[in-house]
Amino acid sequence: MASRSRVTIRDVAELVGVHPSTVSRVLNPATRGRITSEIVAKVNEAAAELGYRPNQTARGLRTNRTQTIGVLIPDITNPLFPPIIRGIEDGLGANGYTAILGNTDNIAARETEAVATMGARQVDGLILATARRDDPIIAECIAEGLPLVLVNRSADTDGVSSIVNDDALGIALAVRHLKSLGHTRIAHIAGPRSLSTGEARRRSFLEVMKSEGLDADEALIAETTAFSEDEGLRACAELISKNLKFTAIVAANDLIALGAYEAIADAGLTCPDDISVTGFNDMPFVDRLTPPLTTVRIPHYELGREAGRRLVELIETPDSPARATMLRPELIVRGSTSTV
Amino acid sequence: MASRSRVTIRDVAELVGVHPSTVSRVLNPATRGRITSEIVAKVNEAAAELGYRPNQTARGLRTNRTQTIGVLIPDITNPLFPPIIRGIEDGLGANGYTAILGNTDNIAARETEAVATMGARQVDGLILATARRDDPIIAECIAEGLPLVLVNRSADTDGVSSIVNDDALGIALAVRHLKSLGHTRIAHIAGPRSLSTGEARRRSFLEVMKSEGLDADEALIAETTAFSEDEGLRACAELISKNLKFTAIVAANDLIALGAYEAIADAGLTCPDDISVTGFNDMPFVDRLTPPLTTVRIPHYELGREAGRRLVELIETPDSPARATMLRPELIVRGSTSTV
DNA sequence: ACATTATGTGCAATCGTTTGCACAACTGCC
DNA sequence: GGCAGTTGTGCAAACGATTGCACATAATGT
Repeated sequence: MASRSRVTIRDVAELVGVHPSTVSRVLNPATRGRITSEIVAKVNEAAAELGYRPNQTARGLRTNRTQTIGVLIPDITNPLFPPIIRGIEDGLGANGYTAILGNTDNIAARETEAVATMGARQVDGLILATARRDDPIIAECIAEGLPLVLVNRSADTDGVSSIVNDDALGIALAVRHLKSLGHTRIAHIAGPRSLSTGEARRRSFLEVMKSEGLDADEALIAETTAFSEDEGLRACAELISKNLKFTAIVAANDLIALGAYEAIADAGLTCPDDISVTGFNDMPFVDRLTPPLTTVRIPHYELGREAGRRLVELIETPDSPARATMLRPELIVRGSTSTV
Repeated sequence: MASRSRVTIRDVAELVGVHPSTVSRVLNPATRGRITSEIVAKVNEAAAELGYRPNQTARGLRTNRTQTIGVLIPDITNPLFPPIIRGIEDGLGANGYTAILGNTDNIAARETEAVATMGARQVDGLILATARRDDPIIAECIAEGLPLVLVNRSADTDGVSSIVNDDALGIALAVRHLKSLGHTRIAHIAGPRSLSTGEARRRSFLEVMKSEGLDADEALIAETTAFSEDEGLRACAELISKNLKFTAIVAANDLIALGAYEAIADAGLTCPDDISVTGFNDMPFVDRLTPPLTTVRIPHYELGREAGRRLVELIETPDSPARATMLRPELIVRGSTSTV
């Protein structure tokens, strides 16, 4: 029906007067060397003249490689993910791969469903930004031999490549910053322990507090069930109500920090005068809050780009070993932290 | 190599003892009715048992329909777009289509390149969130008979389906709100006139001012070259420097409004006491600014979802007529506007 | 009861590429 | 000048699904 993609390799072959396979070889950089340069020139010319565009679908059927990869994210609407996705696409695009997205909303059923449709589309690999610490998808991919890269969150399984932020360093930067401002009793509002980021930041917090010689008191850690503003509000209110005499809060991410802002205001206190707060992520616009949020900036775009590149590497050299890579975050000091 | 997708329609056929074409017919809802229900049951059972998943690539080659559509956006990192994309995916997904994304950064060359790779991937249709008012891509798609839907921005060309916000209504809501607060001299910081949104909001502003009996003074309109904070700052500073005695600003979008906040502060004035400001878009977190931004909320998710549905409709019933749809925005009143 | 139509399934071609194999033609060597 | 080895190209079979056509068999009508 549509007139698009009308011109095939056969048309080019006929125009030049060679066999379709010859055209195919010319068009494939790997086999081009085997063809007389005169013919190569003619074929290229004819292809350009006819406006030939290889049909990826046909190629995919024959080669069993679609040059397409699947990306699973919880929700593109979460401002954390767009830069990661952009990075992934840029990391892939340079190599001729494209991504198809699946939003899972952190629902296991939607996740398996997304993996299924991606399987039907014959993706060459998968990038998961959704991994729970023990995620059945991971084992499944390994079993099927499907190249896999985890980004943003890692998993407990080893033997799988991942690109994550150095959360221990991030927490250390935040704690040391607060220490340098004179804080000694510092609370932590932790993320869900079922996610690698929640668990890692929590663990790092205790370690750093200890190594910096501060009160590493478990009572100063509040737990949440989600990285959300609501949970941050709830957990922070709880912390305040316990009257534990802390002067600063290290929040496991920015949304939780936002919740903390509210809880602090609700308690009639002010940030940073009564309580300093640090976030994690450096989401868009947290510099415009009052007070502007001091936070740990994660190199999201770079995480994504590395993940894209790593996956291509994994696809093209299948025996390359799994590596866990950490990228260094950076502390962005703004107005939500001050001397005690 | 990979063990995935090993099981083909042929395997299912052998297990049941029928011809592959029969299996194909069973699996296709449209032809299922032609097969004895007993065989249908057996085939379904065998398919489930073997874990059969149709190979989209092969199907696509034969049918020339990939169930894939291309989505062109300027930049996924712009918080405007994620909800649109999410809407598109939800609108498509219900019909078995998936989207591949292309970021164009508003660069024409990247745009044509993205269209080319999507062409190679045999997309069944295209959704453009990038359209300039006269965009060569549009004519190209029409010429190729490629189903096309414009979302968010429309174009001057007619005969093409589009789903956009009712900008005239949005501007009217903002102006009437300001009027009701007693403002009579209202300025407008317009967006680029090369984009349908910039032009439409500008035009609407003048019309509404006139119809509301307010000063429709062209001098009160400042022009920008981009929907950005920097441009908003620049244009607003210019406006203030001209000493035109206005008491409110209708900004063409939230980023421009943010720039206006800065310019107002730079001039030693305060918002809303000296100048009220309204935005457009209701981006995430503008409710957390000081002052929280009064703005026009565009139903981005719904725009996307409609666009997805419309495109599916266009693909599946090719002679369906082009329609331009407008969705109604809503005024969100917050702290950046007050009585004069 | 026989001709006719409807119904269900098999056959085989096809979509556009890629690629192992075969085989000419050419090269170089002694 | 014959033989082995290159080199460049053609041939044809895939990849996995869909679908027009043919053809049995069953159902229907008179």
